[in-house]
Amino acid sequence: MAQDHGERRVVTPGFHERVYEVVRRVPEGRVTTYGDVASALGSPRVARHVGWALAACRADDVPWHRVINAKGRVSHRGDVGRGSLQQTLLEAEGISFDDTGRLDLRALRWQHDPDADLGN
DNA sequence: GGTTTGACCATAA
DNA sequence: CTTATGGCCAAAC
Repeated sequence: MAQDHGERRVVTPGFHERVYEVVRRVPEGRVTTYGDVASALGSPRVARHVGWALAACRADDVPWHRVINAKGRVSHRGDVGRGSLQQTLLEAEGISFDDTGRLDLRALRWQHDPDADLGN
């Protein structure tokens, strides 16, 4: 198909940095989902890229461990060591996990607030 | 520059 | 509850 006009494209190239920006704004003791981050970027369909971006993220300012899946569970595809580390980091922030490795998304789920950017 | 992949999500069975 | 399938689109090969 022909090239998009730009405004049609739901995600911008190099959207990695946007993912990092949103994740950086996740407060301590709070978590968010890949879909929420993707939605904050303008496209809930790109949830996969959010996780992929975090997988490639090596920045220490990005609390990637505060990003989980919509099931309230830590995601690990092929590397369970990461999930173990993630749970440890979250517990250090005061987040408790269930026996099934899940947490209370109902209370801990955080969304990107556009007003926060204006008022800082 | 086409193919594969990937830390997902929603739906169905 | 779990497992399976389709879809979505950018980055890596």
